[in-house]
Amino acid sequence: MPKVSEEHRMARRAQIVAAARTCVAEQGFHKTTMADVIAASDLSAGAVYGYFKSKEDIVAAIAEEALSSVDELFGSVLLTGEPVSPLLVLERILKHIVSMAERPDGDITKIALQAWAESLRNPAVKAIAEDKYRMLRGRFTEVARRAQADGTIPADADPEQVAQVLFGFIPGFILQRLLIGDVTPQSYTAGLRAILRD
Amino acid sequence: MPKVSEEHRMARRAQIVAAARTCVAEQGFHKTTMADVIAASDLSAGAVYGYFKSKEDIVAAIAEEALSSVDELFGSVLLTGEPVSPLLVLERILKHIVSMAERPDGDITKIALQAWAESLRNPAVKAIAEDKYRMLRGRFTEVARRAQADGTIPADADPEQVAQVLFGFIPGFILQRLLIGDVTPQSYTAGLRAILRD
Amino acid sequence: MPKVSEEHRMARRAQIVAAARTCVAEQGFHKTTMADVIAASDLSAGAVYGYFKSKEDIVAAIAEEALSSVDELFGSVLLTGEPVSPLLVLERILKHIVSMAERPDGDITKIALQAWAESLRNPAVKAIAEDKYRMLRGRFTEVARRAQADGTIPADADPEQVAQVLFGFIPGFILQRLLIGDVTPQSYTAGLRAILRD
Amino acid sequence: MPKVSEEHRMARRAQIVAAARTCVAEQGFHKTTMADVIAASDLSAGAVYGYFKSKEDIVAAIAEEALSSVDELFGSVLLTGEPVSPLLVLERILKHIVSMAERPDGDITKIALQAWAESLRNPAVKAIAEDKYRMLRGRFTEVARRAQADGTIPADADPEQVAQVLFGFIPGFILQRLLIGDVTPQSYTAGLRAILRD
DNA sequence: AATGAATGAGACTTCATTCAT
DNA sequence: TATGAATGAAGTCTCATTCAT
Repeated sequence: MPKVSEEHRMARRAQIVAAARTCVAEQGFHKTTMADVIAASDLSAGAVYGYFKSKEDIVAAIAEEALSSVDELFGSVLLTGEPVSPLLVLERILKHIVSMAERPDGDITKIALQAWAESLRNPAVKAIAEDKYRMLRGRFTEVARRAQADGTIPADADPEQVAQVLFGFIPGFILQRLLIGDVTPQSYTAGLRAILRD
Repeated sequence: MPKVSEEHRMARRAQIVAAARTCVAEQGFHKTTMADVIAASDLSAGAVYGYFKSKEDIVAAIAEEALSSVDELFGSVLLTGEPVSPLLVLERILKHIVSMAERPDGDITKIALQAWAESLRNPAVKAIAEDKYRMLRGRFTEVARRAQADGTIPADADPEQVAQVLFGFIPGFILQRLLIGDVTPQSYTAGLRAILRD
Repeated sequence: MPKVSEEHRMARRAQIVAAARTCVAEQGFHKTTMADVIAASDLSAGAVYGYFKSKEDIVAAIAEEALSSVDELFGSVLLTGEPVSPLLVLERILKHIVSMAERPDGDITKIALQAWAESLRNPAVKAIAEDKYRMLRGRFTEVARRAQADGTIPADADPEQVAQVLFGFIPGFILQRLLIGDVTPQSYTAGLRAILRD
Repeated sequence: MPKVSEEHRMARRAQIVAAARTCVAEQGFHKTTMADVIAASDLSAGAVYGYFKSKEDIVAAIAEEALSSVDELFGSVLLTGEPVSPLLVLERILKHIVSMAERPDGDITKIALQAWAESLRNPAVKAIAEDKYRMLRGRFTEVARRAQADGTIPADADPEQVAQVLFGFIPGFILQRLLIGDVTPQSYTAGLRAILRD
């Protein structure tokens, strides 16, 4: 097979990442073997290694994908410069997270949990996680500022510190959903409504 | 073959768990080898296998220890039946978490992250995590009820749902502390103060 | 499909052998991969396999080239039928060897070492080595005969046996030059002068 | 199996080296697989890796053994301080080499050839080879000095240079014996007698 | 004729666990 | 009881070669 198009290469790469994502969501990074990924991707060992030079690289690619995905949450939420209620932002995000988690090709929140653990000993994953989460938290800083503009949040609060807390709701939700299993965007939003200023 | 005392057995067991905890905090469950644990515990392979029948069992023991440890957080907080401010409870807990994380023999919050990931594919760890976290969240239900008693939280709120959110702050804090590294009990408490009803 | 000229084919073949020679001089036969050769030859995998049916064949071609090259040493030495001093022959040969070894496209003495080792388990290379070295040693038989003619060497000696020894100086020189690194044609010739009859 | 004696460990190690030597003499360093060595040593993979941390290490051990073995040649030759004839020394050495080569557990001269080639790209083997051969050549320097003492060799010759040449006979002999196959200590000694001063 | 992506057997190595002493 | 050498299945990755385009 002579030179293939760049799209072809991208498609193959995506095929491998998708296969790996499914495996990792089921078995975790470490119990997922390259043989699993190779079988799931319908490629040969050599082909897979033509796209990723090591398992480590595939892990990093999946982690990046999973950690980045949360960013798409904000796609439409912050478009205009108008004030947005933190409560509303969180509600939308939690719903989006659940819809992503229920996609058929691997629960992305499970991948995120794996990535958190992996980042403790894998500098590449750590760098990705830190980077992505700083960005994401930056969005919440913006939310905090707008909430201060309309008086929902006291004007003298530090928006960075507020963002820490707002951002912190997300792992709290994801974790309980996976480990305990009884939280829903509805229940969580109701709880939030009860404790947050409005 | 002199039968050793029960205390002796317990001490040996603790020695193994401590050794394993240190290893796991540094390298994660999967990169920690039995050889690592054996070396760190100053015992022989045979001896370690006399106390735990498999690596899986050691993992479960460490996970149990780490996930339980959060419970000691509440030690003195809920002793009396008086109302307690959620804000105050959280502040004390965050401080306690940091002090636990800084103990010399392995950051217990890192173990917790490992345990979260592990619980996705290890039913034993999953059962421990679910159990411990349900219990812990139960404490927050109590906090919610007392906060309703003194009017901090609306009387018509579901204390279970409020507990979900209050409990959810903890993983949010732990995760940011490990991945981004800039949150402190002080900054988080300040953020909380800005958004929570008081 | 325009048939390419024979010269074109020969040029391509030479290009491949040259690329492979460079690789092999640096990394040895076994650490040199086909990918290395393909990259160094600026051809495609398919093209290379159009000229050589296997790596084994390329190895044989390089070995042949390297083992034959010593023969050019004698180019001018034995032209006339006159007596030649063994000492002088050896001196010229050693100088020639060094000049070949210092050519930019791969030290041919390193290839020779590789070929010696390879011939122990590769019958094709063995056949080449045996053949070439028998021929080369034949030249020394002629040298021995002429040295007998002028009395440098006793008349009753067996010129074949003398040739064994004369020929044997060459690997001794090459090996010390590569492994120890302190022999030169000058030092070696001086040593020879001290021990050989004259 | 609890702690074993040091002799036991040495014996196991020797068992592995012997197995590897046999394999390498037959197939060369690179075609010899760890599976071959493991099978030939009658141990398990894990056991072999308990004694050598990599194939590279086994290669180095075999190379060291083979390159050192030549040193035993000199065992009795230089005991007294008396003059010794270079011719006689060489004759004894060649005989010894042949007897070593004919030992049943792997022709050590074949290993030496492998080691020569390997030393070109393996710094560990290179270091061993250089070291051993410098030492060995040092013995020939001593031979040269004694030969000068009794007048066999001109007094004004540099014994180091003479040693280069004397030492150089050995690879010449080994190589012809393996590649061409018709040299014997007798034939070589006869050739030497014809060309060396006496 | 030329390309180079794909193949897949097989290489090296690790490591949880056992069991003879 | 305790030891730690030994086991061997299983993991990651390489690379000579092919063949659809």
